[in-house]
Amino acid sequence: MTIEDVAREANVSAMTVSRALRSPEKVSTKTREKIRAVVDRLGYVPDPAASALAAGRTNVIGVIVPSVTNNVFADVMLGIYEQSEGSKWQIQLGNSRYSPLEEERLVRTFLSQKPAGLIITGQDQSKATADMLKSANCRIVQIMECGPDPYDMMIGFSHLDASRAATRHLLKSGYRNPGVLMARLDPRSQRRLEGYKIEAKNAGVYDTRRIVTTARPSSVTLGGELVADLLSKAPDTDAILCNNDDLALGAMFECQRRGLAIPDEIGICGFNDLEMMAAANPSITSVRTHRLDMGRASMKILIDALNGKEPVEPVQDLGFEIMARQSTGRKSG
Amino acid sequence: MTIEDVAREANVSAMTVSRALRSPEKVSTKTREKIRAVVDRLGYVPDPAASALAAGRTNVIGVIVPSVTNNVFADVMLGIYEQSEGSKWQIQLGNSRYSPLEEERLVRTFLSQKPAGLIITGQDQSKATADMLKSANCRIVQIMECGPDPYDMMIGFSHLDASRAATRHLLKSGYRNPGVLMARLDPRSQRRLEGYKIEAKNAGVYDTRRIVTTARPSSVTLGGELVADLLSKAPDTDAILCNNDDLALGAMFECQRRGLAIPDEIGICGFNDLEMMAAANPSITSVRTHRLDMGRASMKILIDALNGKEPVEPVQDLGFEIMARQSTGRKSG
DNA sequence: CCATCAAATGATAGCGCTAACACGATGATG
DNA sequence: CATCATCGTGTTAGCGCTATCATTTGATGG
Repeated sequence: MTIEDVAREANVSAMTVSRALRSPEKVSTKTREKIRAVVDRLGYVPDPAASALAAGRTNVIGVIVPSVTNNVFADVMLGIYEQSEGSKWQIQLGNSRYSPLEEERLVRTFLSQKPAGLIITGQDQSKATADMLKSANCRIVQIMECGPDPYDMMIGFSHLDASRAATRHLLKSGYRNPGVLMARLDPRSQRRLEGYKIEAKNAGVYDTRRIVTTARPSSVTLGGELVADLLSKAPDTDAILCNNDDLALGAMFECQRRGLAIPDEIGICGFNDLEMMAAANPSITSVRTHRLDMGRASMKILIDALNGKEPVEPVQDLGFEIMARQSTGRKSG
Repeated sequence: MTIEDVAREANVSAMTVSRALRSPEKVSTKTREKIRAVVDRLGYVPDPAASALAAGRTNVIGVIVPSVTNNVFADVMLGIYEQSEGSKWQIQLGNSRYSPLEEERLVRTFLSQKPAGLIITGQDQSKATADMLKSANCRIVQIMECGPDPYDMMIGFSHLDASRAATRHLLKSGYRNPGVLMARLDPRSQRRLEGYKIEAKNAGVYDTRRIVTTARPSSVTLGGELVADLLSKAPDTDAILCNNDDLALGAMFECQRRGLAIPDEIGICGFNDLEMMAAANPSITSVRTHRLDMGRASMKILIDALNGKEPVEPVQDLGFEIMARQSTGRKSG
């Protein structure tokens, strides 16, 4: 079942069939409809490999994320998929598993497929990856972060500012000795830790005993373990800034098991504002990040660029929002 | 940068370069090494489109799941990715968003790319999809379920048996009036509901007031809402079987807000045993499903089949496990 | 009625690779 | 030493499509 079969059946040349499918406006209405009918009847589907080889490009948009299990990226992916719906663009997902080397391999593989565009997470690629991306013959969107010197386009927010705001929120809520829990030391986590440190120093409450980090991937269970660690090192800690919501939930459970009253004895703040944070008991304060929007916006700006609509602003900061809830609602300052 | 460039540089024919890369054993060690060196030096990467067109097949394995945001499938995906690591097989992910029509479209698109294999979720495809799969020229693995008449291979477990076991666990733990919460009425949820009904009838406690369902996608918040609904309709309910862990967590929070003692006044059981269930306070009973293993096993059986190693048993039931925890640990029977 | 021009369609070539076969070199066998 | 299998490599053709240019068609106005 090739384009020739369709052409023969419709009494036109293969080229006309190709045009009828790729750029219908170049074919007369009558011919177009005749071809459409034959295509439907025969169930013809063009061979993408032949198309890619002949045209020298594809409709593939590669998406590279560091994790497929992490809820954060799941939401971003959802936004990307949503926005691509109904378009001709095909999404190809790559999972770099937080490894710059794996990311490099993925970029190489993806680029060999002559993609129309690439969506890639963050701005901390290896030198080799960066070189490939800079000289790549396709549009590129970096997501999840905002910063200078994008390869091409960039959609994200400032992790530093977000965690500074969260730390300030704890301090404003009357907590004097906030600690921080951090797992999976990826570049974005590091920036968030940095934000905490800046504000802790500003407030004169910086204390390394209250900084608990681990390279292990985060989980609810780990949140409990890290709280235990934090409280044994610094028992006077009265608030916990968690690097993400899983840790925050685990921290909450552990505090409850220890009989610590939330928010009066100890405050808890998460990061990302996953759906469960509002439903928890007590509800948990978190920094809302616009994950779905980042996904949608990155796909939108990319598709627009591919359609020749250059973005007015190639770097977009989608910001964040402190969702203050019961877990940091201390009665007295 | 084509295979010809490499061939010229290495003083061999293009065909020998192709062989050196695809099936190194057919080329002498000396030639192979010479070619490898040139390939590395020039950074040559074969054009997959040309390769696919010439060979009539690809190294692509298509994976179709109903959701990319659901933790359950995220874990399965992780297993699939893990198992494919270091192999020549490329994974292409498709998201059917629980829509049989979207699934059909995806299968059509994927098959047009002449994939080596396809991993597809469940056994409830549309007639058209089923026809395509049956006549497809590639290996197929169905995942997440076990049943008769696989297209080819199948890796999963019985949702019916799992929810029957969970219901029996509640009854054995001394709960007399178990209710059930169910969101997103996909085929697997339906089978789980069926399991509850069978055991409720067996025990003579079947009561439609205690069956609360909605087509909305599940969430922690929704778990709370459904509990509220259940308790208003049937206040004497003393245990809640939740269709998944998000609902269970939300149900727990809502019960806590209402001051209902868990597990003494009310028991809670989830489904899937996500990591957070063990870390919750109280820890929540759940049905552990072997999601990572399903992912790994499906990719393994597929790769083996592609390598000519036919599976001894094309249908594998990986089972499940009742993880009894505090939330159903009623003191008195 | 024909020249003019744009729109529609067709013919040709080739994208980069690999299947299939051809061929020569090597070594084993009787 | 002739014969034959085996191994390593090269030659040829073509996968199914689209870019490019050539040609035809049809509409328009003088």
